[in-house]
Amino acid sequence: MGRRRHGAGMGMGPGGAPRPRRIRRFVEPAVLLLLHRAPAHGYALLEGLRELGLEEYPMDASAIYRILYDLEAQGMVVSQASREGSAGPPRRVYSLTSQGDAYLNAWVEDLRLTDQVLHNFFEAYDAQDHS
Amino acid sequence: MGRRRHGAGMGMGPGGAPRPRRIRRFVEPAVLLLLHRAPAHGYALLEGLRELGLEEYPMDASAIYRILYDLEAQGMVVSQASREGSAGPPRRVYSLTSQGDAYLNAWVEDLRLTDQVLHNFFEAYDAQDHS
DNA sequence: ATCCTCTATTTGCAGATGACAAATAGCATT
DNA sequence: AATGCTATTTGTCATCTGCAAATAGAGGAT
Repeated sequence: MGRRRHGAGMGMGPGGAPRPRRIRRFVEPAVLLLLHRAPAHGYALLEGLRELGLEEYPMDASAIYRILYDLEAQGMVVSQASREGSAGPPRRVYSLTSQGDAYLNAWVEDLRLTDQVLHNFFEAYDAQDHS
Repeated sequence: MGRRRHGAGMGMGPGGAPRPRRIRRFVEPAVLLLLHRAPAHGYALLEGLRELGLEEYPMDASAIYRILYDLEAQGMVVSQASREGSAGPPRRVYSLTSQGDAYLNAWVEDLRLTDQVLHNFFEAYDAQDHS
């Protein structure tokens, strides 16, 4: 039987160089954390994420709005339309529910495990010779 | 215009509890690291990953074999069939190429950045009150 | 008034990824 | 020949991601 596969595989950088990458769904906990501080609308969160140290992270407005939408569907946040001092379409201001707060905590626990796994990896890597 | 979305969103745990998760494509660098140590076949890598501290990581044999296949297509590894002392179908033993070695290094650099982002996040989280 | 620009949000889509299930394959026992 | 173990391969589906573009409202310029 031949050896075939189903997708193209690994992401490619501009020059065709393979480009390794990142934590999954990381914007979600980041958004939760920002909302834990204070209610905010999507665009503000987009900026807040940069300040959180995610400048290097690939950031897409649509990702944030979709995450917000999903979080609301899950009851993690609630939103209300707002007409305050905005230029542009009506904003929607989101705030964290207590469920969302618990979810943030769960995320943090999970991320600490992830961090541990990462460090195991670094340790193993550093123990190797790279002459 | 209505507010709709394209997928269902966030992964769910068994009990329906939202389940946050992990680093993307992390098995790839782990496999590269193992191959940096010594050539191996898929099944052996599967076990090697556990020892690397990925027990908690969701691990699926198919993921590994597909990653191996992709890596080979990219020239990161080369393989040869082997008939040695195996019970079961013919094994394929993979070894790292110099390109693959460079790729591993790129992965590590990227993961260190990821680690940094993670720590920024923890810091911000811990600075918050969770009374 | 019309056009442009800036702020914001929403939508569409294609390719990538991950989780799970099951098929396949060969050897050794029973 | 049936069962069990080691190993590899394939299929499928539900998401997830990145990118592009459509939509929307307010203010300012021509």
